[in-house]
Amino acid sequence: MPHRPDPAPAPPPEIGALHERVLRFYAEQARDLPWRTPGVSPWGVLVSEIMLQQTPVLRVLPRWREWMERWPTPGDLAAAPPGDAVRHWDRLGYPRRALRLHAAAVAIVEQHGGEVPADHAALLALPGIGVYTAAAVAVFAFGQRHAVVDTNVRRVLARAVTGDAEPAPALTRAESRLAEEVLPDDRPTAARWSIAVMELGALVCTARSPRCDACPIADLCRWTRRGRPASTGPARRGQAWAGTDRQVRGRLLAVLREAPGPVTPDILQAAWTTDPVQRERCLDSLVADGLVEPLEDGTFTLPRTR
DNA sequence: TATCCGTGGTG
DNA sequence: TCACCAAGGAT
Repeated sequence: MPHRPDPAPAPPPEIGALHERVLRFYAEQARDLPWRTPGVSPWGVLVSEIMLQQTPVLRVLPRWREWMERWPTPGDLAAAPPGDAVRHWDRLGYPRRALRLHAAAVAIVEQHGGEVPADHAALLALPGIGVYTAAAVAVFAFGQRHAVVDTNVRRVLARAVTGDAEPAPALTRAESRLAEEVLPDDRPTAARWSIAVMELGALVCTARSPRCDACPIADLCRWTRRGRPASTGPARRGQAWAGTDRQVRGRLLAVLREAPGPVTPDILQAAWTTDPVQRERCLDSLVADGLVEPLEDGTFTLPRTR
């Protein structure tokens, strides 16, 4: 067991100072992202949030632009077959998001008159929208006051306020409580703070090699004042990939995305020959998920109805 | 709560 | 090079 020096004791930072620094950082250094442009519709914000789930900004940018041009309102997307959403999702990954976004558009049309609801609970009830995304849309599109707790915010708060190198493996009650506690009282300030903390986590307080030398709150950061001790938590489990069902599903769906129409079984079989049993299981699961529709003539297509 | 669900860039 | 990671959600 190698000896490590105990972390230096340090109190949590003063919250007012944290607000001031982080808000100034955002005012001066925020990225110019299209879904942050004044006048962007709540629908545009919602679409960006779904696309950004587990997906880097640089990969989302072109897809978001094309999506908003093709389907500028929830009604436009709802009128299209779900398979079109899956096809134009392209290679953003986790294609069930495309299906859920389509389902959300349908629900917005049927239950909210075609307008994205501003209410957090109403947003949360939509397909594909969880606690994070509901808060993000309520705050970024409607300027409401909610704690927006994504992986960036969790990391910044873990370091700056709690003093740990990393947040817990999964969101804890304590983290949610902390995010509420540090949220400014004033509504517009709270909204700016929420996006500002995320931006700090995305640009400076990053997971792998944080740029502490360029951090606007380095002198306030509890983790830094403790000497930046290494993470004490358990090592994270890596995401297995080679040979997994995820890889096979991705390969099968890529074939269907790129085909102009229905695809015969032999084409799908050629897409994964390593393990036919696994291939069939994955095709079945894609059908069960609604990502693939089997036709009566034995061919397969992206979903046309539902 | 742990696991599954894509894709591709990168330190 | 390759494990890690990127504005999570559903079950």
